[in-house]
Amino acid sequence: MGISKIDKMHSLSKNQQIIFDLIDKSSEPLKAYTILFNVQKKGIKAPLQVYRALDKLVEIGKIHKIESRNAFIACHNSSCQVAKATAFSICEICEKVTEISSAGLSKYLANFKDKDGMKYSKYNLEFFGLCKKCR
Amino acid sequence: MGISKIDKMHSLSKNQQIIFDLIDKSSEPLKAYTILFNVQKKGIKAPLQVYRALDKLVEIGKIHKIESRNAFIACHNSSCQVAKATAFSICEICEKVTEISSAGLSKYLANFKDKDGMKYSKYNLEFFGLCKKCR
DNA sequence: CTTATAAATGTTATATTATTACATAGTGTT
DNA sequence: AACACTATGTAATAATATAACATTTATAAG
Ligand SMILES: [Zn+2]
Ligand SMILES: [Zn+2]
Ligand SMILES: [Zn+2]
Ligand SMILES: [Zn+2]
Repeated sequence: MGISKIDKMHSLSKNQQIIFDLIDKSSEPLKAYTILFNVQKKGIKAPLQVYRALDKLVEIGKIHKIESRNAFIACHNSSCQVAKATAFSICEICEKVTEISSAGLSKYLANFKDKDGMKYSKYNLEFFGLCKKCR
Repeated sequence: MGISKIDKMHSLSKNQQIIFDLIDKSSEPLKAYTILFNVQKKGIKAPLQVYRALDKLVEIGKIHKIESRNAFIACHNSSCQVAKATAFSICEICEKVTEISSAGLSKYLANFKDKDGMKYSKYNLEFFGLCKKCR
């Protein structure tokens, strides 16, 4: 009873798993060098090891990069497995980041046509405001 | 016949003007150190001088930062004077960036409510795809 | 099992992007 | 003049990310 193709597609390498676990259990977005510091005890010693794992995890949709913060959070939206269409809200006071999972929003953006009639399946949207706690 | 308040609000300091002019006449987004290199002949010698001018220009809406590229473009959308609600399309091949000016889109996003009913007047949206030339 | 291929890792050095800290100078207002 | 505010100059350093090269591990095919 081996590993099925589907399982394998989602299986992570050692470094990827270590870094994903750290991000996934974090309550806030983590920066690359914060990650590095926290996984050094597990044998990951160099920035490049972190960045390579991050690149892969982003590529397969397990995590997303918050571009305006240079930080990474785990995806908690199963429909993001393809990972190319993301939306977040960011609190400007406490920096809490929440992934937005709105069928209406993703449908609107996926169907949006620019003035040349071009549609885009990939996008990243970051909303800024105050979270419940901070307002 | 002095400078009116409105004029003054929009008047740029020396460094701000030099850097805005460079960005404004560029056909592509410029990075901070590219800007630095190009304004050294005008006496701007240090990164901080560039970053300070960029911060101010972003704040007053004369330029926008393309977060996924760490680069800056001039605003060509007069309604962005307040500069907090921006949308761009980015070509993944040639890196051409175009500011999107769509009343429908900005209205949709400004009125979007997250699952807590929260609305956001500030946002940044980056669409990724292929420009006309590259597809 | 062997060979080939692709993916991941380890390591060092370096490039790129951005900020801290402190001193000085200009601008507008009262 | 006195004050507040904005902008500038300069040096040092912090934070973020990649290049280059050697090696190892996983996967697939023959
Ligand atoms: Zn997601
Ligand atoms: Zn908050
Ligand atoms: Zn604009
Ligand atoms: Zn293009």
